[in-house]
Amino acid sequence: MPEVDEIDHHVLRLLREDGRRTFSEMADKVGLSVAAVKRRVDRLRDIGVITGFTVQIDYARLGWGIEAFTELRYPGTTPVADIVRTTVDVPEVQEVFTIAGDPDAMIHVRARDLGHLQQVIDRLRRAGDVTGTKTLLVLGSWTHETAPKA
Amino acid sequence: MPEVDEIDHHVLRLLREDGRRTFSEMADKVGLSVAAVKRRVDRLRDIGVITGFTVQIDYARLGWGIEAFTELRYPGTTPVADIVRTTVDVPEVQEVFTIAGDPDAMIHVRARDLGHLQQVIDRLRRAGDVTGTKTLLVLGSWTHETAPKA
DNA sequence: ATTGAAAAGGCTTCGAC
DNA sequence: GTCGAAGCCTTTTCAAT
Repeated sequence: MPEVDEIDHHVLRLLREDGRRTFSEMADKVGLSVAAVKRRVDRLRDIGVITGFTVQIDYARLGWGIEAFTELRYPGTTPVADIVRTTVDVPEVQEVFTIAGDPDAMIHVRARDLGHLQQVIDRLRRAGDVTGTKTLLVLGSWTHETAPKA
Repeated sequence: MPEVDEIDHHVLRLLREDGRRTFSEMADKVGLSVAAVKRRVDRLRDIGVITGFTVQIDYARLGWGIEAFTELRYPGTTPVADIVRTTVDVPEVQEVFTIAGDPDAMIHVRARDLGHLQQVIDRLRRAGDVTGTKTLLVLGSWTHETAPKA
């Protein structure tokens, strides 16, 4: 198993705050040389701790103001692979989580408006052998590192 | 409101795939000069479409193998600000979503193991005036690699 | 095994157009 | 929007701890 020390955690914290930080800036903050920091980041990627880098987007400002979680129920015979296949293909579905117990899965959905959300849910209900859905409409969201979102 | 054109969406898609892509690589892909791409990214930050950049981490490889969503119920008199305050301060709580209807909020939680998760839920139940919780244990997760298109 | 230093090349940034 | 130049960053190599 990978050995991840204090400095690695410090580097990860810095990259969580700003994924485009330069190696030289991080080197100053953690007290190592630029090359040493780069080697650690490369190693964290190699051992699978870092899976990638991405941009954080305010989808409401792109006209996708609706965010929801939908709980999905399936017959006991439905394989997990089928659940994932019939949900992850829907472009509005951002994430799919399979769940222990009830419900069987939960999906994170974004839509332009409530009508669009309804279309997405209708499509999901017809896809595969969904037996029931319950949608939780998100009013606001907060995280540790970012400011409140509309 | 901001004008976000096709090229902006292309740039956003490229940064979603890899948040550390260079401006010169993106310039090649979208068919503009390096300076033009940098100017667009700067502008997307200025108008609030891009809220930041971050690293993607496999928390299971850091020893945080448990992931769950917990639905929280509160008395009708509890202000949203109180809900957020009593949850976002818990380090294991990654995200807080306030919800229209029932439940009142949902939180995304990470923990080292099931005992740790139980401690976190117990702490939440004692904090504030929570009237009930329901925890959905995540077995697996999948993400849609491409952003929604306008 | 991990580090620091240095050099070459690439990238970012900014002003000018 | 493009171009170009200066400076900074990334990446690799090599020697030392």
